[in-house]
Amino acid sequence: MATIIDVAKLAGVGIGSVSRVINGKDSVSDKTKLKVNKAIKALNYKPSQSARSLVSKKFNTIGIWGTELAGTFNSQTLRVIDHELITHEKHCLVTNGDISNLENPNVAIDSVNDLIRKGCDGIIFWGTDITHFDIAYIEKYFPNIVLLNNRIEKFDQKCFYFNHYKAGYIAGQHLVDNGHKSIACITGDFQTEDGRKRHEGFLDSMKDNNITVPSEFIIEGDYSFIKGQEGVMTLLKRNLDFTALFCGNDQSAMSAIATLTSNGFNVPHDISVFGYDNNDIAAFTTPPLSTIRVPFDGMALAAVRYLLNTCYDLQLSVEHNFPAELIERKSVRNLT
Amino acid sequence: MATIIDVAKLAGVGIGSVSRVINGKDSVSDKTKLKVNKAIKALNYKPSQSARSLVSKKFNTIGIWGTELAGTFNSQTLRVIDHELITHEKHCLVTNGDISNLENPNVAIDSVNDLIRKGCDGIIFWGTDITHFDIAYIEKYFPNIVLLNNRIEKFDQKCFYFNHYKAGYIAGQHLVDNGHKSIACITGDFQTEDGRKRHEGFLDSMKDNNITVPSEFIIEGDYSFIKGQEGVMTLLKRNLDFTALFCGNDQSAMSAIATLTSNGFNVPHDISVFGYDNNDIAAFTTPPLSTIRVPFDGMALAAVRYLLNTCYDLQLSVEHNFPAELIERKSVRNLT
DNA sequence: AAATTGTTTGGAAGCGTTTCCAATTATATA
DNA sequence: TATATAATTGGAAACGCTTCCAAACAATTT
Repeated sequence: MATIIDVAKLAGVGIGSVSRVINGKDSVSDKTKLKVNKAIKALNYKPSQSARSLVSKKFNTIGIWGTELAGTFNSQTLRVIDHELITHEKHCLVTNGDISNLENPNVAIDSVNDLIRKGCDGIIFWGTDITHFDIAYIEKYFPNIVLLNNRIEKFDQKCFYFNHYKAGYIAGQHLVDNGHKSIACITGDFQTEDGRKRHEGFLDSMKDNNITVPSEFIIEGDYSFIKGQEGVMTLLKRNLDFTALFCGNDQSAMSAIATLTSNGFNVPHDISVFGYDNNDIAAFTTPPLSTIRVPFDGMALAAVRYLLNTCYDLQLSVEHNFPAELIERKSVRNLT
Repeated sequence: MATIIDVAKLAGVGIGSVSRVINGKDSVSDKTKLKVNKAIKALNYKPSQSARSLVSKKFNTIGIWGTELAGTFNSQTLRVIDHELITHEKHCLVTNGDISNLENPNVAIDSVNDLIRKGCDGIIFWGTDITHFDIAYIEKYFPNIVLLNNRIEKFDQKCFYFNHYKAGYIAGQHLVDNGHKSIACITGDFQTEDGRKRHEGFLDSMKDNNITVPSEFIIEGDYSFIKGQEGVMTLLKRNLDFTALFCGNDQSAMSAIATLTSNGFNVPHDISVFGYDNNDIAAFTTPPLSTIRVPFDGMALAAVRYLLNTCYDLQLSVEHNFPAELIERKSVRNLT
């Protein structure tokens, strides 16, 4: 591997000059620029990132911390992030914040510290699996962070999130608009804020329409396929009379449809189902799922860009507003 | 940030000793070990990776190169890889080998070189989107590689793949065993080897059962939801008489079911559908999908471990054999 | 007690950069 | 032409580690 010294020798200049043309910052005469570039090409020279980082304290790397890596439907987000980073010649260091290790209550912070130590200029916290407390702690000594799909008021500028309350409200209203009055729920994960918010919004839309949702109509879910299935089974066993089912996400909606169907109910004729997320599967369930579109890609892009701006003094445009959108397909029957 | 010198001073020892206790290689007396560890804790000292890498030429990082990052259903694989790396205190540098840039025919190699330059000790090539030619070229100057879900005979040891031919054969045989004689296909992506292999295996199973599959029964797909839908529409328009549909993966099978259903066909009563992959969605389609289980997790784990062994002289056990498994659910009707 | 062997230790050298400063060269001005 | 000013240049110092070697110390043998 050629070093900067080899290049300097071959070009017949000092190492300072080589460094200058590489980084294109200080002034260099065209003559030396030419000589150096020629030598660089001849030797196929590439600067060592380690040496660079050692002195400049810049790593050209952004870390991604998130348990959502574990989810089945999130790789598109990762792709968006990675693509934007590559565009700006940065790299992408990933860690799945596996916080399930109960022996060590500091796993989250430890794994973030690992990321920092390894060398990244900023970190994207993806998802709500890290506590506000931990974030605040980390932010103190490592302020270049951004929260994706999470919100902490204190750091509002650094948060890129979606108004789940409003979206939940829209979902509920849509069901009411279609004449549904008896609605069951398989909620999102109440452990997560967005799971709670969308449910709250939904409930408030019911209230505003003078519809009560008895607690036995509500099953607490966790976004998984299996919970959608179990939830429907529980609902069915309870022998409740409902015409629509609002699910916390598309996965549980999908398995809810499958379970309803295999138990002899036609969706949407007997029971309507409404999802949440509008991920890839939603258009291809049987029947195609009506849902709320969450602009994950746009949020991810905005988050990286914000971080890029703060880490590398760039001026990329950053969106901060991500409106909810109703996607109507075939899983909701109009009763009116 | 505390450096090794600070630690040495506080502990009242030389920097050599500090380095020795950190790395635990050479002999150090228990007394100094104690003093040093105390100082490390007191200063919350963590060695700089850049400085370390600069001298040791080790990065404690594994790169992942793959367009499959783009897929919707692969984050579980990434999670498996990351988890194993963390277990061994390594990091995970990800790049989505976006090879669609036609202006630069070397994008693949360039992005791999970026990864190497950034500093990783080994690279996992995930998927078949890199050419054998490029791999061979890279392997010459960077031999610490592993191929996941891809096979190049020359580097068989470094490849962790699945026998798609055999699996395709099993799929076909299963359909025949259930009395199907007229079978249509929405294949996988013929651009990829595994797409071709599974189709070949399927075709051979037909041949061995003296069943001919006319070419108009075969739609070339690309693993996407949308192709599953389009494929079914094309098949339907052709007014063909088939009792079963073999799909190149679960996604296209899922959308095929949806499209069939919305066109008035009952699955499996009128038409049986068989998938491939057994990913998360398969159990929750309507009806639940019979499919081939591909042990992605096991393959990923084996691949990282092999790489870990070669990069860091470890002795982790590495599986090399990944058998196909038939998963029967409800999407295939028995005609006999 | 002296000599031999083995263990532990401190710190200089080196890894490949960037950054700085003093020195040199080019350009503009009087 | 001489002088002042600006642009360019070379290379030493520093970044924070690992590795090596010679020195110091401890344990064992004669």
